[in-house]
This record gives sequence, C-alpha cells and structure tokens, in this order.
Amino acid sequence: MTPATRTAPSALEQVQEEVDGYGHGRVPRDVRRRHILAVAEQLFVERGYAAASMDDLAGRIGVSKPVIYEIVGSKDEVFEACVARVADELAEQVATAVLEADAEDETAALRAGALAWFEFIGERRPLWEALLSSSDVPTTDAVEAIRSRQDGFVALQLVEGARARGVEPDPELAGAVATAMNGAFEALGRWWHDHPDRTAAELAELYTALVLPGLTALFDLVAD
Amino acid sequence: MTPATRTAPSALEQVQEEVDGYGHGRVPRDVRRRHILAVAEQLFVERGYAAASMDDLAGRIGVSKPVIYEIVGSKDEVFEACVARVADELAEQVATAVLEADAEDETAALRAGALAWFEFIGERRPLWEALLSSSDVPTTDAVEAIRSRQDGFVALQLVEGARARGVEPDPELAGAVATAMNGAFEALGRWWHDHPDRTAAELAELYTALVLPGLTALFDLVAD
DNA sequence: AGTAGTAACCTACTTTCAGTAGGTCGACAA
DNA sequence: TTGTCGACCTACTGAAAGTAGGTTACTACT
Repeated sequence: MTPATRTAPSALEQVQEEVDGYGHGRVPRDVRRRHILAVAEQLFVERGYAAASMDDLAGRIGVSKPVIYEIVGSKDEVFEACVARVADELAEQVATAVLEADAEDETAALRAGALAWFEFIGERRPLWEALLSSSDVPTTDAVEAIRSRQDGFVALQLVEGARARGVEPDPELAGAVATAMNGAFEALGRWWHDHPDRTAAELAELYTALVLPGLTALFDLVAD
Repeated sequence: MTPATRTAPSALEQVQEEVDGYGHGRVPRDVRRRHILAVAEQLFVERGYAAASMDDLAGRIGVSKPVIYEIVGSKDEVFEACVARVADELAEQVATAVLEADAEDETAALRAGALAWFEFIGERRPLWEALLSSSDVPTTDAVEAIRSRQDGFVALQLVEGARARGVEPDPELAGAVATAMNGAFEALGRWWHDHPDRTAAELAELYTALVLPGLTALFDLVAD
C-alpha cells in the first residue's frame, strides 16, 4: 500500500512531525489522539502490555497523564484502540483479497484469504504479537470484538459460497465453522513465530489443504 | 471419575476439612499449598484474574500474604499453578480417550479425542473460562506450556497414525497441523460459550467432519 | 485594546495492590 | 531450660492507575 520509500515514514514519524509543526506544545485533539495511539503502539511493542506504564507513555509523548485520560481514556482503552486499528487493517486486507478473487472459484478465494492473513501478520509480527498473542496481553473485549468480526466475515463467505451452489446452509453451523477456522489461523500465526523460515505462501497452502476438504464436505462448496 | 456423591466434596471442601483437622491454625506446607491453590482457583473463577487480589486470597484462606509468597509464589505463579492443574487433567482426559479408542480406527480416535475435549470444558466451563479464555487473563507462559504440550500430543498421534499406514510424514508439518487443530478446539470452546444449547457430542461431530477429510488428504490416514 | 470563554494542558494528589523486611510464637530436641 | 526450626504475622515500601482542581494561551467579540 505505502510506496516503499526508503526509511518508511512510519505513522509514528508522520504524526510526530505534524505535532512538531505547531511551534508551541499545544495541539488539536484529533492530532494529539493519533499521536498518543502511535506512541502507545510503539510502547506496547517494546515493553508488552503489563510493563507499559501510563507515566512512561505520557513522558514519551511529552504531555501529562490527564491528557491521555481526557483524550483516549484508561490504559485498557488505549490498548483497545491500538488493537482496533490493527484489526481494521487486517479485516480490510483479508476482505479485499477474498473479494478480489474469482467469485466462482471458492478454492482460490480461500487460498487468497489465507495468504492475505499470513502476509499481514508476517509483515508486522512484532506488532501482532504485542497486541494479540504476546505473553502478558489481557484478552480484552477488543480482541473478542475483532474475533467476532472476522468470524462473521468468514461465516458470510461460507453461507454465500454454499448458496451460490444452491445449498441453503445452517447459519449456526457456518458460524461455528468460521470460528474454528479463525482459531486455526490464530494458532498457526503463533506457530509461525517458532518456525520463521516458513513463508506465508506455505502456511496458506497448508491451511487450505487442511481445511478445504472438510468445507467441501460440509457445505458442498465445490459441488458437482 | 469422582463417584457422584450428592453435594460433591469438591477439592476445596476436602482441603478445607483437612486444614480444620489441625486444631490450631498451623498446617504443614504441602497441605497449605493445596489449600491455597483450591481457594485461589475459586477466587479466580469468581473475580477474574485482574480483580483477584492477593490480600483477598490471603484473607479467605485465613492467613497472611507472606505465607502465600513463601509457599506458592507471586500472583502469576499462583495463577500458573492453577492453570497447570487444569491442563494436567485435560491432557489426561484427552489422552486416555484417544488411547482407549481402537488404534486401527483413526476416525474413531479423533472423534473420541474431540469428544473428551469438549466434555471436559463443558463440565467445568466457569473454571475453563476463568483460567484460559476469560476477558482479563494474561496469556501466561503456563498457557503457552499447555498449548505446546497438547500440540505435541496431537502431533505425535498424527505421526504415529501416518506411520501405521506406512507413510513417513514430515514432523514439522505434523506440528503445524496439530497446532491448527488445537487452535480450532480452543476457538470452538469459546463459540460454545455463546451457543450453550449445543452438546459436546455435536461439537465433536462438527469438529471431526471439518478436520478429518483434510487430515486424510495430508497424512493418508485412512489410506486406500 | 481589553476581556470573556474555552481548549489544551499541568501539578499534585489518592488509592490500590504486589511484593518484602524483619519479627513472633509454639513445638520438639537435647 | 534453652536452642532451633517451621509456620505464621505486622507493618511497611514502591509502583502504577486514575483524578481533583488549577493554569495557560489562543480566539472571538466588543
């Protein structure tokens, strides 16, 4: 997405610059909000959730704590906002990949979705781990929220895929299967962390091989 | 396992009684340890991890904080000890079910394992959620430990199953698949929470239907 | 220019809680 | 009786989340 200009102008640097644009320390709310979230993201990645303190965060931003509480909220809310940003991007990447794939070819769509997922977390592994699968992250409601959004998306694809074949599937079944599929995604993401020499494409291939036959059987996806 | 005597003498009550056995407050280390863990488990279930305080724990036990730190350790260590207990039981239940199944019939073994898993978490849903999938549990190393143990077990089953058919599988592949399978288990456990009218047997059936065909293809499990 | 209003920000607290330093108390041994 | 050891306690420190209430500088209007 971002053109690969060297030393990429990370969201953090961009906001930092924008903030510096105002000579004095005072900066409008929405800019400050982006500022806080960018620094917080960095901080969570560096220290992990538990060890990241609000005092430290405020210090890095160059602002006092009440500002954070006023503009974003509690520590949990800051964290959730960070998670939500990542989740939005993930959802968009995956959805785009799936919807761009040939609508007739469910196998290709599944493979494309899986590939997009693994590429996404491959590109920002530190962030992904810090926010979603590190060793001290509280499973916040935000995490639940992104899970259920992804589940909903996958379930929808399943239902539509089946319908396109003239099968009317049980929506609850589709929901359960979608949840299981996403659980497998998450788990493979963690596995990848311990086997970094694998490529996203290999993982996507493995995933597809594991899951597709069962889907076919359950939803008649590639019906005669 | 436990004979269903009415008002089951929970581990907590048993230990409580044993402690009361000593007239004075003083009790040997190992008894106190079981005492602490039993009460802690209860407390985590009631309040969740974050809201459970060491002061409260000490108070319920009828002992002062340093005793807990001396005998079990920090809050995290107490939590991990609780998790480890549950994990041991889960591992045993699943392993027993799988190993008792007909070794020739991998489909049956998979189904039995899945059933054991879901029955296990069905029987102690509050505990399961409090320790492993609630909203404020830090994903401790203990959780990682049980995951990797389960992964190892499943991977082993896959490898052995394939070997029994004369196929020598890639162990890393088996590991990845096992991880994905367990991720799906966890996810379905969470899904169940929102769809409590389903039975463990239904979930096991669904799970098997989703996963088995892919396994067959990948490992030649039910060869020719 | 002077002044009211307000948006952005600050100092300096309170509270809660994990974790600890150092001591008490009773049982049993020599 | 006195020493020692194991179980336990009181009373603290330190860190960090969250807040009450005040200050400063920019803006708009007279």
